[in-house]
Amino acid sequence: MYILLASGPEAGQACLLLLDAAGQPAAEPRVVARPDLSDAVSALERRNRPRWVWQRAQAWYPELLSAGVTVERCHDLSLCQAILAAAESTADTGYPREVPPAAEPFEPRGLVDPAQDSLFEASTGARGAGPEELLAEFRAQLQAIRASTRPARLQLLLAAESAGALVAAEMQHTGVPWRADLHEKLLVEALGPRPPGTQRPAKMEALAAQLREKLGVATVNPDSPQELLRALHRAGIEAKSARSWELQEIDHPAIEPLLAYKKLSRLFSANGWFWLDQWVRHGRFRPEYVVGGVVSGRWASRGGGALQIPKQVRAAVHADPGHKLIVADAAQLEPRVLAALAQDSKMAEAAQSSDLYAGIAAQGFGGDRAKAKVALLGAIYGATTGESGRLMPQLARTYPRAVGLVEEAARAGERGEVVSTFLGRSSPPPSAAWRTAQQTTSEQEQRWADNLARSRGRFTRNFVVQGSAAEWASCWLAELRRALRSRPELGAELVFFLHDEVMVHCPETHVAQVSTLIAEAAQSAKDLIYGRAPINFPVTLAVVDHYDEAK
DNA sequence: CAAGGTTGCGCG
DNA sequence: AAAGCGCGCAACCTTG
Repeated sequence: MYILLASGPEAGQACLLLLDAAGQPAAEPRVVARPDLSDAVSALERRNRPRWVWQRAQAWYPELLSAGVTVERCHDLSLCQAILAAAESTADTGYPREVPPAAEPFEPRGLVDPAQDSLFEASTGARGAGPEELLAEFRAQLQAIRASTRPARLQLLLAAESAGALVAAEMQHTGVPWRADLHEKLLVEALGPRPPGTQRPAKMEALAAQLREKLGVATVNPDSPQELLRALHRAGIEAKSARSWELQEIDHPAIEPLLAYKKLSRLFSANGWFWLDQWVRHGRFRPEYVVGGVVSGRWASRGGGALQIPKQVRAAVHADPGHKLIVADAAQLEPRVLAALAQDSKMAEAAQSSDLYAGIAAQGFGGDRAKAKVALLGAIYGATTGESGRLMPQLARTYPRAVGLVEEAARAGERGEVVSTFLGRSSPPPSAAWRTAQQTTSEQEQRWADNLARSRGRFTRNFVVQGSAAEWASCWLAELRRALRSRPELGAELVFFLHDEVMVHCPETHVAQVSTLIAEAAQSAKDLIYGRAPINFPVTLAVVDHYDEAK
């Protein structure tokens, strides 16, 4: 059973419409005033356990969460539309291939009071279309799934994507436990006391002074690559760029303070006091997650750089008293996904080991784990030069199926074709400019066109692996969420998700039980997607007080 | 001066 | 050590 939730006929109203399994209305629409919505949803959720159909979870769910209401399942029309419109498997179903620009995300940014957030949406009509329009879209989607060449896989993908939308809103609501006091302590240790106004922290200023002295200049702004490069050249240092890893190679007394300055400068500007003021409130960091924000199906985030929390500040991510953080990581996810995709039994055999790279090393690289890792990652990313490129033939001999799969994906991309993940998320087609470039007859332009083609080949090569890994991770997350919902007495909160890693905050006493649920969810995800295929996805667990203890 | 592009660096 | 994929963000810098 479904319930469609849409904007009501007037501002400040919502419309609820009960649908049967075929998407047919099963009752008269019901209009409720906004303040009564959460009670209405809560009652219907208890009674019917429906799948909620809405334009975007992000437009409705935060408000429900603020009122203490959660839902088990949803169908996020926008997210599903984006997948279906691009999917190869729906190409012959008549489902529109274009996503209307109106479906672009709307955006409150930053730390917003939920109450104000709701007002903003109501006043701009960001909740989108009314019930008739959404119902038509929903039926078109059900039809597209039925008529697709892989209905079961597509259905699973859309369910996982929609579940992701629920998890994302819930995690944003819950927030990552963040100790501002620890963060500040760490900043003072690294940078010196918080400087007033726009001044540089003391330790950065001291390093800048050292740099000026060693370069023999009166003034230089190390934050300006141009200015810095000129000053280095004047001091006889032949740097090609201001990048740290290039400067590292240079032997000169100015380099050490410069690299130290850059490190501190990054901390100060990206995760300093200003960041703390802006993003952490009441002991939690509440970033906005953007499900489907990456073409491959990975999540992106908006504001606060949630997916790039540097190791340097992870000590501030700290469990509450009497609690632990369980940091779970899907070990070597992408290579395992590749083995499953390619049904490469030799590689799957290597993946029996909890350390896949060691298994690969034993089979084809004389036990040299580092070599095996570089070779495998090179295959997934499309390395052509360096050690990784040189190891490719060796890898291809040992694993013809796995290497063949990524090679074929690359060739397809170079030809301008679309490729798809296991569950059926398809890559975007090449742009008009790309196709035009491929038709050139000029010798000079041909080299540029070949470059573009190879570049797209690397993209499609990586897309099938990264995207299939992302859908596995979505299923893992969805299964874990379901398990934790069924055991509320454990008091476990899902607080963070990062591509192949989840973080759960829970009472110390329940760590063992929650850990089991995390590992079981990984097994369920594998079963859902790959059935009985002989491949496993082990999870590495770290039970810690603070995030920097993990890994 | 605002908008948009580039550089550099953080994460997987 | 940093080639090959995917991102977000701050600061600098150019352009209109």
